[in-house]
Amino acid sequence: MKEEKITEILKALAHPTRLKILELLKEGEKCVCEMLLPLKLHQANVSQHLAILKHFGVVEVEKKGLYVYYRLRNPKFAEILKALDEILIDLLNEERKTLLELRKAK
Amino acid sequence: MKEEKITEILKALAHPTRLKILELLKEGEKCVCEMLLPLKLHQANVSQHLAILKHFGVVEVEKKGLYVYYRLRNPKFAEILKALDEILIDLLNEERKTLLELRKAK
DNA sequence: AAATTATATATCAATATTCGAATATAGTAA
DNA sequence: TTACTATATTCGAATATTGATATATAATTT
Repeated sequence: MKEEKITEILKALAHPTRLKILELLKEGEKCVCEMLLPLKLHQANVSQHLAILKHFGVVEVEKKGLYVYYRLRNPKFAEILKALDEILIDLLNEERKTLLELRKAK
Repeated sequence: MKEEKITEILKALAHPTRLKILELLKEGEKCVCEMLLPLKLHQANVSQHLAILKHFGVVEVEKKGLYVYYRLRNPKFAEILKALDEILIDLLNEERKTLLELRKAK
């Protein structure tokens, strides 16, 4: 069923570390060692998250010598991240607006 | 942190039942009783899922007499669902292509 | 071949999510 | 008020996800 597949993809995205990884990959492909500093996490943990993203088709992998490069498998993932950012901004704006109206109505 | 908020939204989306609910709401607002038949689930369970979607800002609610109407809070959620559908289609096409190439290379 | 470097995997305890069952609430009708 | 209908909430057991630790693999350099 379509919903089950999409659920798997969404679960793959739904983790702070994995979102940060995808933000990094939006700029272009990166090897694991390049992600360690910005993520400030143990290498094993980063590899665990990358394995999940790979397993559910979010990223693809290319080995070059000792390094393993990851990149987004579909540019539409970047669009989804952008839409989510915008939704967050909209939510904050609505909250701000509601607060102002409450104050005016006092 | 931004990633934590987006993770919460993604977790709210990441469930087959909740995706089906959002597909229904893409057509327009619906009361709970209108969703029961297409979802084929117990009312209590549907309400649980709706509570999660509401809590994380995915849907909004309007009570009209005895009925409670739900609708998408932001049309960008519909865009995200559409992008996910397209990603699924792309994945299936790539798989098909890889299979064909494997067969040709035998 | 041994040492080094980059990356991956297995295990496990802590934590989170799930659904069903039972119960509660709230509006409407009799 | 009582009965009825639509919806929400609470609880608990089953299951899934998490991060840390330890270990494994694989390419490169010495």
